[in-house]
Amino acid sequence: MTRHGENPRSPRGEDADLLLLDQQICFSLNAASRAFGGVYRTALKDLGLTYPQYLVMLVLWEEGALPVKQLGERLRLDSGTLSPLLKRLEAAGLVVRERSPEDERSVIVTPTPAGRELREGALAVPRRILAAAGLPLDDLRALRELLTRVTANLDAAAGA
Amino acid sequence: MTRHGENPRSPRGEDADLLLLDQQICFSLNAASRAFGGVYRTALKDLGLTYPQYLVMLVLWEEGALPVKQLGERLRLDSGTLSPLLKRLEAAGLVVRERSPEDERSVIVTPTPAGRELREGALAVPRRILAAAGLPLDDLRALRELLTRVTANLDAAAGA
DNA sequence: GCCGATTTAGTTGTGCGCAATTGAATTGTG
DNA sequence: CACAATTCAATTGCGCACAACTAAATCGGC
Repeated sequence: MTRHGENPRSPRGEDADLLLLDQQICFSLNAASRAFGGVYRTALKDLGLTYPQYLVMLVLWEEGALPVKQLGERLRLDSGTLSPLLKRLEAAGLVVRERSPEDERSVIVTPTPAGRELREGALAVPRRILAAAGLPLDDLRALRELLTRVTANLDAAAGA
Repeated sequence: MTRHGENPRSPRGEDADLLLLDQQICFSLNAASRAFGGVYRTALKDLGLTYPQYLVMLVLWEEGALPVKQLGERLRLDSGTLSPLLKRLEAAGLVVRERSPEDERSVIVTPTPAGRELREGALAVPRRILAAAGLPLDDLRALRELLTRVTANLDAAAGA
């Protein structure tokens, strides 16, 4: 990025800043998110889970069993993403998917015993991630708060 | 999320917190990143660009022309992602890709006149995004600083 | 009770993002 | 100079994430 420091200011002033890569907050967000992704991939390798699959298991460990719809709400994923993902988790013997007797459109996802046992091994994961992130707790809290706010704002703007 | 507030604390204490979805900083990051993605998709629709393509154009508007390798470094994307992406941008007539005469392994990416003209229409995009994000400048700065730090830490941990 | 409107999960199609691999070009070493 | 090591972009394969669409089930209004 040394090259970038030498970049002369464009005479257009404010407009030039607006379109500089490093001014795009979303780029920083994206870069951080993907950097986390890399560290998670290493940490989750032994569990045989991808990061999105790990998130699914987190929710199921927490809730026990959930309809796909609610799983999607918790994870902010639609059925286009979840359906094949759950299919692979089921193929791996970690969850079962069953039609709800109360509403046959609904499918309940339940961890198998094997899927529940995986939780023990998963305890090391957040510790590794926190260590890699290297931020004090206060900063993590501030980060999470800012992220939550901006996500809520973006959701509101998208719904408008 | 009202259901979540009723979730009794597990007797395991700290361990239970570690694996709660809402405690995963990366989930907040991911959710925010994807929420941005949605707003960008709307904002970029008229330009006919996806968000990653828009980032590529940002860099090229800034630099004029770059080898794929440097483009990848700026955007933190590997050639597996960039190669097809640039191929589509070239097919859309927005960039050209040429082998460097100095090193034939290297490919220089240059915006076409049409690609350069697109910059004018792109000026509205960051404004729309900033409005949708709804954070004061101070908070945006704090957010970017935190993200930069955590990304650097994660990179260091990944390289270890 | 009937039927239109809505909901739910699943499918199709597209564009990513990453790991592994490949072929050609360049670099580095003896 | 010869050749091993490294570099660069492109390709292959896989798992996501989203938009659009589908079929079946359920809801709501008359």
